[in-house]
Amino acid sequence: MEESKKPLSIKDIAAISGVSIATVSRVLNRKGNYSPETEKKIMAVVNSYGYISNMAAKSLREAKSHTIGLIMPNVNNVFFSNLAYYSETYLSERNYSLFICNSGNSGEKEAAYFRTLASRGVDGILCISTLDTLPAEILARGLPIVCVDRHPRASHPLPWVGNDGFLAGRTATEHLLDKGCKHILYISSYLGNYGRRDRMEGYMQALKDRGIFVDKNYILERSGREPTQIEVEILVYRFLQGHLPVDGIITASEPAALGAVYALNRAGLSIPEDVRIVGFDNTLYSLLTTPPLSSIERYPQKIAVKACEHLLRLIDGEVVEEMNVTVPVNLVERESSR
Amino acid sequence: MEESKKPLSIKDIAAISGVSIATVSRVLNRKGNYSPETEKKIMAVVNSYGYISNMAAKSLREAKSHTIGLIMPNVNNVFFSNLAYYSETYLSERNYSLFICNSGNSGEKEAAYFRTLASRGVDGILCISTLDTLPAEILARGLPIVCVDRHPRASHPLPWVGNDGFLAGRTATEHLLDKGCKHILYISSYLGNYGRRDRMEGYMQALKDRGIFVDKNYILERSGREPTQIEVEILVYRFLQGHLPVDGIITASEPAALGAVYALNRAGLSIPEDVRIVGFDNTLYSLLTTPPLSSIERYPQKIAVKACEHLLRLIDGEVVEEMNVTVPVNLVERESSR
DNA sequence: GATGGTTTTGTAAACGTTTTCATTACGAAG
DNA sequence: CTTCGTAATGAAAACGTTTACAAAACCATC
Repeated sequence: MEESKKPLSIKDIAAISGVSIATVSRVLNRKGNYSPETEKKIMAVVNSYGYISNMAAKSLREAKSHTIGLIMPNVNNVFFSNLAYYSETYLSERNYSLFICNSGNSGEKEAAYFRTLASRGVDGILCISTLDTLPAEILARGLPIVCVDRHPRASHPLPWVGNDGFLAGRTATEHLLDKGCKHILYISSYLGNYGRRDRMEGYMQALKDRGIFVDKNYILERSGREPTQIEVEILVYRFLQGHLPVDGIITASEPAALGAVYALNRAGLSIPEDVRIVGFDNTLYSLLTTPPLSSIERYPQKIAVKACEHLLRLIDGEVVEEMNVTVPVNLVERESSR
Repeated sequence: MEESKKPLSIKDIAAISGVSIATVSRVLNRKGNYSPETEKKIMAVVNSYGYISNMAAKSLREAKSHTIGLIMPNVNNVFFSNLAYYSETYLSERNYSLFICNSGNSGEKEAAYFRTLASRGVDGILCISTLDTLPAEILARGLPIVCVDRHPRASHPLPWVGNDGFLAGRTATEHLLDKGCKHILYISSYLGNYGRRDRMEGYMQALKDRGIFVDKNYILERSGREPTQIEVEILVYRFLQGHLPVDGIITASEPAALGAVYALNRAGLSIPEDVRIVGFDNTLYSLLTTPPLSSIERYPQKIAVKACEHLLRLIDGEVVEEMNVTVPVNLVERESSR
């Protein structure tokens, strides 16, 4: 078996190079106040012995971990994994590591992760929260937090970066209305405890603006118990069997849109002739279906970068003027709604 | 602005409950040797003040961080994000956190992440490596490492969990041969420095077994500079313009398969009549194309679980008998190769 | 009411850093 | 040869834990 040697400490380096630990620390952190010769001597030892610093000790002493926590529902979702990827890219360029936590849309898991992150002493948290309100003991710590995409309530309002859900919902709806749709089915994403319904309100407003009655039967809510795609397929198929007229569908994500496409295919309805569809997220998936899907592009990279920028500023103690940053959305029109 | 209060330490808890820090520590860690009353008293204080332990101090003292590092190319790739997701799920149930690092297939980034992980004192590393050989100073630490999917060389052989690439390549090829294909194009994934070519060898072996000459012109290698899908589309389209006969294509991942599908569509060739396709990974994407794609299922969940099991055993100091675990693959036959 | 065992508690060292403060070394200026 | 200022170095405390060891408290037995 491997003999797991004890790693060298700064003390060992000091002993080997015949110098005090203070000096070694100064050299390693480029703090100045040492002669070029000592620097050379110490760095030679450091390199030849492959010294690697101990972050735990560093964090303990400095009360700073150079780590950001990201709480999100699921890396498997393309929109979220994009957020994670672009956040990590941005942060690692600025010498921060990203600690990714999958809450799986479970409030308990999320709360547990908040504690874990606090325990690890992260310098700040990005959260795509499932929770209605964040845990009090976390907020009490005064830890910088930036909410992304979803916006939970808190005693002190938290900064937020995301899309204008209301506008996005309205845009999608108006697009279908412009194409002549009269009976538009709205399929909501699973929201858990999380109560905001911006997109849905955008949908309803668009209908009202054109004097169309908002029929609650046309709003389908996911339970979140099944994988998105499957659940939506079932929901839509059942709806179609009810024989209410439909000529347009709005779905909350790519997997949801796919579920809808399948259900329509099964029911022998053609897209866009019988039913037009608009989805969200505009990922690679959108291009794959037959016909390709119209989709609301949400620019995850922009969201990630804005959120990270904001968080790092908070961490640096800057007073950030704007609490909320809204990243615009853009309707990408394809065959499914022509 | 938020007043960022200093979090309570075990010392504060001790002072408030009128007891020594040793006792508090014992209670918090359920080490026994304390009266039920003290426990109750201390836990009351802990809960009402919302005490959260300081992992940095704990790690420093215990030389154990309860964290596993995962080095992978990219969370955005569905196969990899599945590995990450299932690993996290498995590990968090066993009280380990997972630190996810995206190397982006860059050897330098990967080496840097190895140092970061060592510095953070992770208890073990799962790696889907881009590197040909792992950094010596990391190996010298005797840190438990399990390789996943890809298998870099090392002075001491490292345990590995993944699919039998050779078998997978051969299976895909034989399937196409069985369907009557004579001219099979093989599109390799981007391998970077990383030299192993198991799948390709499986492809070549299958051809040889049937007495078919292996024409190197039929092996296309990605440069890795463009996004997979786009690069493969270009590669295949160019190949088609060369007017060499093709009636089968094997691609290394879903995005690659999609690129191939697009190129064939553009060239006016139909699937499976003119060209049959088999891809890898069998993700949601496979079902979306027209026609749906045959694909080699690789069971990422099984791989993740096996790798984590193995790693945790190593961490617990167990001597693990089998170095390598091979997770079988399975050809899922769909329209694209009928 | 001493003796001894067990249970419960406390003291202090250690983990690997950074940083304050004091000290030494080194020239230059008087 | 002092004196002084600056540059380079070192000693030691602190960060929040865990744990070995010592001490105290309790209880039963003689």
